[in-house]
Amino acid sequence: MPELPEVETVRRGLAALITGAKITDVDVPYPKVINGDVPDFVAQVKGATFKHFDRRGKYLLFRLDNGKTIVSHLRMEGQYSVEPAGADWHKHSEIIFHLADERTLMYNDTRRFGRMTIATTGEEAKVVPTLAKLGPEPTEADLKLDYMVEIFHKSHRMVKPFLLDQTKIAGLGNIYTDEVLWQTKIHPKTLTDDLSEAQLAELRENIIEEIKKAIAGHGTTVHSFSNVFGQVGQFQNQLDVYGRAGKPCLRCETTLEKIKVAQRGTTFCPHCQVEVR
DNA sequence: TTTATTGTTGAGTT
DNA sequence: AAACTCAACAATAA
Repeated sequence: MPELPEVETVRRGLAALITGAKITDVDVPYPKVINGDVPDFVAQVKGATFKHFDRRGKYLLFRLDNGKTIVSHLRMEGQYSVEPAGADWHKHSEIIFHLADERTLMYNDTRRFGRMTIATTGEEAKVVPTLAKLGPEPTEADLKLDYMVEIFHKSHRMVKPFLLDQTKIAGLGNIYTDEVLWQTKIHPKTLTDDLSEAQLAELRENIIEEIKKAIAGHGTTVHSFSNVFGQVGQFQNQLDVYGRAGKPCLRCETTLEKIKVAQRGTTFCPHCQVEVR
């Protein structure tokens, strides 16, 4: 599942491979992948060149040289690949960008959840309102401790769904949320206003570090993630809790449990992560 | 055959 | 207003 580190890995791959490439034509075998009018999307994109690649939270932003931006969200299993001339479409190719140098940029999504929207650069939030509501990026520079304390203490929700809320902090998903809660020894059902400033400071550090390390490891491949080169990530080898239910906690040997918290599968250590109330 | 899974949005309820 | 639950989306695997 692409979370922020996986999306960032894709962004870097696309930037390395197709910056400066011109789009000569577009095929859309699965029209639902486009939000809005498909012929309009094709018309706005055809003839343009990929200038650079940005990311905000889990959204990719393809900057074109004609003042337009393609906003792309991979959702569950969306993947990009850059193929040499003459390559066949994949079984689940939703959209194919033909490039002037005969290569193709394919977007493949076995679950067909991912969506793409064309926007005017700088006005993306007009067509993708969520972009304007995203919380800060989980970085040292953007995620201030004062902000953390403020939003956690004025809210009265369970910490797990709170961390998944993209309007609070952008980019965390189920995997990294379970990891940082385990690292910080916080039970996923703990209420946000029950966390001390010291716990929030530690949680913040762990979030920033975890995301940084996952990006350095080119993301986590659990089900199907791969970068534009078709390579899997490395970070799944560094996961401490996600996917390890029934196995011993790496700190205390207690068997890790999997429970539902706000309808989301959640793995945690019942000994290290003590429920408070 | 049913259920769980995953990110996000939206509807509806407390 | 805030927070909760549930459904929907689509495909796959157990």
